[in-house]
Amino acid sequence: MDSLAQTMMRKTLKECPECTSKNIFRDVEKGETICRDCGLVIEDRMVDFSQEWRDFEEDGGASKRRTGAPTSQTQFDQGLGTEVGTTSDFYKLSSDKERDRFFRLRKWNIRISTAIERNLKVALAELKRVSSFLRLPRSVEEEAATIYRQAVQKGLVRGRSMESVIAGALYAACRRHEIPRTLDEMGEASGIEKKEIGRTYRFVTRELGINIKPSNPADYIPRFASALKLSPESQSKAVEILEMARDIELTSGRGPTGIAAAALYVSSLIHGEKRTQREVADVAGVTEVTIRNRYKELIKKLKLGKNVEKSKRR
DNA sequence: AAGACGAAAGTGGTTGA
DNA sequence: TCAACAACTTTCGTCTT
Repeated sequence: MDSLAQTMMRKTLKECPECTSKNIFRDVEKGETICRDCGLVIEDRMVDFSQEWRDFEEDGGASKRRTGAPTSQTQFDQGLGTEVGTTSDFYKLSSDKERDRFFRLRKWNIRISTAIERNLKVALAELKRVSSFLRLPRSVEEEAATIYRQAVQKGLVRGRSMESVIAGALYAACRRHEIPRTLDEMGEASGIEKKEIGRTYRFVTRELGINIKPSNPADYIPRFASALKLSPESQSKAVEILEMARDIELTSGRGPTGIAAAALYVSSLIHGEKRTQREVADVAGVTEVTIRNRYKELIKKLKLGKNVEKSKRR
């Protein structure tokens, strides 16, 4: 089967390949497709199927027909670039005035487009590379491109590598869309150290006045749970735990991934499908120690002790 | 032998004088 | 600008299953 056919298959997927359940949930914003019965994340990147083109044929005819590609932030000139023509056009011009004007425009056009836009061209290619590596939805890619554009205009790239600003912009865009990737994942995809990404991320968002809500630990749950092959029951239990934890302010100030990991660890114990601290720590990108600390707090403050004991005895 | 637990020391970032 | 601080990590020894 060629890859096009495979894509078509995926596009029309109606049942879960794992448990053949038809209970499939698509979250278009997050770009995730999840089986509600076994919790499997079937596709964490999907194509936006929404109709872009309208057909005006019936209500008015060809005069309203649109043409051309959709504009996009990920196109270095948004697909709307101008060309002032070449010297061969020059000979078509009649008066001296027109010739002067022609040269002036052409000179400026070249001057402006070369420096900034050449940079953007390279940068956006890199952005697309990283974003497709992380299988991020289109909407995030667009937002990241916008952020990068603004960063360039404000001269924030100076003194920093282009790649790190890209990574920072993508990280910020992910957070804005509430589909956070960890700094570790971003680092792996971009080849930039996670410290550096964090630094540029903070810098860029501060300078551009982009404000971002602290990320919600629950946003990490589906991905982590899927990586651990946990049942949907455990998954929803983990979310439940997170909600209770948030209500008593256990979550503020802590790293969201650590909390998410601890909640998953606890719920895996409760449902008798235990994962080791090591396993959970690895997928969440935190250490066992952090899980232990969060875990202790959860047990103590939420009085979950009994539940865990019970399932242990079984 | 593997996993869980906890102490101690180190890292990078934030905050407030 | 510096020191105190909180969160998290690394490392390592001990206990438990």
